[in-house]
Amino acid sequence: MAGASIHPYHQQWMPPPQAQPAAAAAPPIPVENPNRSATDDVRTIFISGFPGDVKERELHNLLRWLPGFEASQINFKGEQPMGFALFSSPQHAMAAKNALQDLVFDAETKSVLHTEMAKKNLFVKRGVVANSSSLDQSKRLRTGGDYNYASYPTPPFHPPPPPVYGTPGYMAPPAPYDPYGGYPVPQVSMHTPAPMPAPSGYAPIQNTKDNPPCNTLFIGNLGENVNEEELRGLFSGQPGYKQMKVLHQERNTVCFIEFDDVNSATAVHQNLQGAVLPSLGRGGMRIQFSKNPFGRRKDTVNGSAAEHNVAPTTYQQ
DNA sequence: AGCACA
Repeated sequence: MAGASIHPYHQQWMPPPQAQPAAAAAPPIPVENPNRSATDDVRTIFISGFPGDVKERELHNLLRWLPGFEASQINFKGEQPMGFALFSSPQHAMAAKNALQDLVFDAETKSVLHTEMAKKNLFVKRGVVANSSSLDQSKRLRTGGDYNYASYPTPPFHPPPPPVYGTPGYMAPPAPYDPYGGYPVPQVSMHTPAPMPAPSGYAPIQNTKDNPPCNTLFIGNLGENVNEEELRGLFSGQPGYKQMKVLHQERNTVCFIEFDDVNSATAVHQNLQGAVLPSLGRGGMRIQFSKNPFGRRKDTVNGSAAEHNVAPTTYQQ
């Protein structure tokens, strides 16, 4: 226990704090959003549900992986800590909001995060954290910066999947957020070649059941007349993409996508969950891990149940 | 919710 889950993967950010290529002159261009509202330019999310002893750093380390993350802050004034996180665009913020929603922040204290779009943007001061006039302890905490401005310059990393599965005792609910996989947000970055068609948006998905992670994804809720090219265009651009198979069923279309490894699959599972394509009809696609990965057959080995007990009987580190 | 192909 007590093993604070520190992932050994440290983000390699760009040190130069002043090198902002075109950031100042390039306001984020929102992707075509049918339901634009007055709150369109809020790119800050409000996060509650922290345990009382949450640390600024914890929140920052959680958020720093998210695309477009710029800064975060915790306000310890009220009953319980209130977190705020600023992103580089409303889309990024929205995606982060969805990703963090209902995240189990601390299983022991049963802390579950709740996120909303903030009422107004988090104000980030450049330079020194607090000026001498109002050195308020509760406001002093602020992190983040402009090192993570756009999306990742390169696919950052592909660490092994989280060891959540198979943890006895505590059945982790299918948290919609996987800290190991960023999600690409619609093309709002300044200088991305945009090789792959971005989804036109994201819709919330109730993904109740899923299968254990594997290198193959099952895509559902595609409607009956999806444009296969659109699908292929979207997925073939994903890192680790190998092949895809579309299945036209009675009233529905489903699709299988194989990736190089489970990590790439997991990333896409997170990245494109709920992605909306123009031809989808309605709603977003539902992404699950396939029951049967490509290339692996159902285990009808030779008629026998094939209980190859190769599995280690003792678990020790 | 709908899971094929080798």
